Amino acid sequence: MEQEYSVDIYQSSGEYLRNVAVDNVIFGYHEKELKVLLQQPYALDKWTVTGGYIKRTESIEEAANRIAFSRTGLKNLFFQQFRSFGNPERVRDSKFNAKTLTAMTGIEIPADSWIFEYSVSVGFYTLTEFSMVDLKKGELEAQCNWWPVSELPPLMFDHQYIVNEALKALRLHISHSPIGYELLPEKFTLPEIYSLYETILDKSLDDRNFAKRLMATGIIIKLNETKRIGAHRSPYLYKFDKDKYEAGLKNGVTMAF
Amino acid sequence: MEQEYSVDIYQSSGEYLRNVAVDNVIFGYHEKELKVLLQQPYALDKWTVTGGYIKRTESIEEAANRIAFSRTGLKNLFFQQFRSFGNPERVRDSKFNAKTLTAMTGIEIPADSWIFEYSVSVGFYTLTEFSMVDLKKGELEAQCNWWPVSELPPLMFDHQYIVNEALKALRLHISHSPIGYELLPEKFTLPEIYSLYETILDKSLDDRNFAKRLMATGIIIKLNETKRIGAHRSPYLYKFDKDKYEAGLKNGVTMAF
DNA sequence: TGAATAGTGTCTTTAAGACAGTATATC
DNA sequence: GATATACTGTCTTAAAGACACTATTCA
Repeated sequence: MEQEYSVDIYQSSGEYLRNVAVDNVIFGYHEKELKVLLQQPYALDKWTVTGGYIKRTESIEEAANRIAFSRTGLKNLFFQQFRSFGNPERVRDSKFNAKTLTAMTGIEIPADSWIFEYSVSVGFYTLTEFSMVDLKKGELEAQCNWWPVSELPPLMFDHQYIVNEALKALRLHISHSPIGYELLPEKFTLPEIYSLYETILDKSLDDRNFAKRLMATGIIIKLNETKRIGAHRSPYLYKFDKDKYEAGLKNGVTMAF
Repeated sequence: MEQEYSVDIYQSSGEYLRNVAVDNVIFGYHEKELKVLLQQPYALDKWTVTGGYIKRTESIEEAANRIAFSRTGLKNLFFQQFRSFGNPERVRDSKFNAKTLTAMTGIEIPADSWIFEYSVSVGFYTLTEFSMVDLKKGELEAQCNWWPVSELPPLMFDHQYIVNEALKALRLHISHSPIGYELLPEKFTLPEIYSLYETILDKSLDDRNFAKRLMATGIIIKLNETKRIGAHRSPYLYKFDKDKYEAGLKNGVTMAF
């Protein structure tokens, strides 16, 4: 589980690297909805993306995974570094100061704590199926919730910009790389994966061309089973061809939209 | 000019952010050659890419520019963030320790200086015309030179990997974005820009298809002048259409190779 | 048999890729 | 006119995009 930050991070050295952090934009997909996991720290009315400091013993990728695990309880999620953010203005907020934080949290935070210094943030995004997630909030957070990407609450610092950049990167990414392994059940239907792509890209696609191109990549295999969906024709089930999927992750795949 | 690091960086706080740095892979092009600017710090037989710490008052982009300027004397070069690097192993090297450095540089460096801690590095690459550059080495460097990308000397830490990643990003980039404004004279010939692309991509292209596609983007304009090149047919001169070039930078351009 | 969803094929348009002969400058 | 380089056009192939009808399930 997550280490407790409260003692360590307010000291000038310790377990964590200073002036650098990871922000992991955790996207959750479920039934045609794309959401982002956001937290609301105590004492702040604004929300933040899921971030944290980096231990001196871990890589930035390990930090991003640890941070995602601490909220979702899930490991081996699909994640991707997209870009880093750093400028002296990025952590400015009227309520982000020692006095307010100390009053609200009850933890004694010195005014010259390095957490008020400017940090460079390395941005990652992570994808998960949000109905599988049992959310856990951090020790300094009042709330932790999924928000539809199109209706985000007011975000702290430059976090709205970070979410926008993560979304751009995700949308660019799915045209060059397979996606969905962590987001769909082991056996899924064409309409299900089709909806996943439409939802992430936030635009409607031609179902015939979509199926044609997806099959052309070879990453999915049609099974000899169908799924009952009520008073309608039963769709066939498919599964990912894990080898071709992995190869696609490595070498890229063409699915331009 | 470059601030002197020597006093500041060995102290526990000061002008620079801790545990985070910028590495700027500076590529130089000239007459069908692509080179990388590398430095050799005193006391180390290995070479490094051009990097440095980030001031508390500047953005990471400003730091990358300042660092490029300090070596090349040039501003407004084309530069691009590509990815960040961070793991506890990345700054391990047998000669990178206080004792060796103090002995070689004459500057007293405490063994517990934070520069020996692991830093996250934000990677940028920059493009320039290397014949225009009057190289200036940093205060802690024995040498500073251009190296052909295909024949690099032994590099420090993970810098070989960083150069490889920068090259990959650059090559990917030039298929989606115009390039060359900072690398070619104001008026250039088709064979010149053709060579630039061949050199950066390190593969031969079809000259007919190349010209066709480049003209189709609209970013260059044919002039009514030719260039004398000796006992051969005189090639026409072209210039960039700055508006279309800028638009291409913003919205992307298709020049798949 | 009606309502809802699944599934599939063809034609057109556009871009990529392969390929070779003519034009011009100088000696 | 010999040599070296510049310049350009057509055909083939592959991918993208537009588009509409038939099939299945079950109430």
